[in-house]
Amino acid sequence: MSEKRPLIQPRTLKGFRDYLPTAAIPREAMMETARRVFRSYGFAPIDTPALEYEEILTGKGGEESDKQMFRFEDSGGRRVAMRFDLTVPLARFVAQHAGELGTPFKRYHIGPVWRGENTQRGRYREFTQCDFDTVGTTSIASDVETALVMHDLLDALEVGEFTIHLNNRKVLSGLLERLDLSERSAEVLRALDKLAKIGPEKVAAEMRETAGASDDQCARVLEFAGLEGDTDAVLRALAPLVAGSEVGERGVQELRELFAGVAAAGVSGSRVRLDVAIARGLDYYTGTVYETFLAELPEIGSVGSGGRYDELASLYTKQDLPGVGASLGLDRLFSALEHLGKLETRATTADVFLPFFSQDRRDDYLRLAALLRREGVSVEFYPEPRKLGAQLKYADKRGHRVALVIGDDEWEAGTAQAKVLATKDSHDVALEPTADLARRLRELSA
RNA sequence: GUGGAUAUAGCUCAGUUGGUUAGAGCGCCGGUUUGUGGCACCGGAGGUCGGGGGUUCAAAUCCCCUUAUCCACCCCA
Repeated sequence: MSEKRPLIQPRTLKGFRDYLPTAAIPREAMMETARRVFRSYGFAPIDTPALEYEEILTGKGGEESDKQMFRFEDSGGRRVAMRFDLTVPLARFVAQHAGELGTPFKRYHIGPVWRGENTQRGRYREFTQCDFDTVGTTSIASDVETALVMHDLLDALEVGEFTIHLNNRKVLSGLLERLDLSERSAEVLRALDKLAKIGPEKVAAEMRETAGASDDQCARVLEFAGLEGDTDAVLRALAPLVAGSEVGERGVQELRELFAGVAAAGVSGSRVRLDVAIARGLDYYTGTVYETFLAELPEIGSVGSGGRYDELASLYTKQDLPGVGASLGLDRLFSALEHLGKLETRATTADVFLPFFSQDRRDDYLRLAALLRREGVSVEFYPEPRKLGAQLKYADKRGHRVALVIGDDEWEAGTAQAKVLATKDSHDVALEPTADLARRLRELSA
């Protein structure tokens, strides 16, 4: 025991974090909210392994994601990789289980993903995504629902004002087709994605450099990207720019239907915006694309995004499995809310605190706590008979709502003092019947 | 991955041109009649100055390496 050995320095890997109760409690609450919203649309939960065969994951999201993927050989000599997102594993999943699932298939999946990139606020190497997707239909109704879910989610999470930016890859394709830039679409879109951040001149410069675009082509792309204002007006302005391109015209039509559907479902026009400049980095999107920004902290980046990918599962199956979905970046959103002071931090999960006061009554306390839990009240019983003041201080620090103070006198009388910690108000309550006591405690905890 | 900044008690920070046992505030623990918390007073614990190496009689202070965090680029949730 007294032998001295060198201590190992406790530390965590770059981009990986511990969650203390004050962070883990609100984080779990966010996940519960997300589950509730997903389920309200009929999405069902699934889970998949963190580790996949390397060939399943690589080459799906473009060069950049391959570079950032954690890859290695397992002890059985298999080339493996940790999932980079939840969408590619979904594609594998539906290709593998299509027969048992049936379509359309709606699933949600909450879990960690790993990306070996450099860290910053809201950018980690291990972070949790809340994904929801609809597979097996090309109906625009599912594109609409995807926007609605994202909307309901952020609304339920009480993040303040936000805007869901919508666009359609087909419109971009149509434009590039008209401009003879289809061959370099990836480069053009990557440059275009930065418009809001670096401005038109630099975007043009990058397009000239990486995509070999001419001045005229740059001007046309920027004119297109500069379209702003009322959704209907932008859609009208868009039409002539893609006229003659079959994909482009279809893209504009899809956008029309998308906005009509979202409006029909009652979403405020201020929360959705047609933003023709968003292109999304991931290579697999083929239709609608989504990006969500917080009004109070846009610089942290998109807190939720996604899109339609009609070809993704085709890498694993000959079956036609188009899909559309999006992902809420839980940790980035969490980081934003923390930064904005919008997180409620409590270090306890129990509403009611039961001080251990009368030393000889331990079993009575234990029995009462058990009865209350059976009535659905969360109760923490302090394990040591310390001074009442110290116990109340503990309860106050942790954030319990109500302290149920019972000393010798109360045990004799069959009553207790229910003390609301926040206001210091005491209420006399009867210990029996337990159901009534539980109801009273619930009222006081609210 | 590239460039820059930072790294001292649980937290926020001080530590003068390298020099005796490294400080403060807050927090934490205990006490001020073992029946009532956020105030006050008293006392206490807690740091090999991110880690490793080097220069020096002497380093938290200078040099090198390393790890992490933040910022920009890149990319994205």
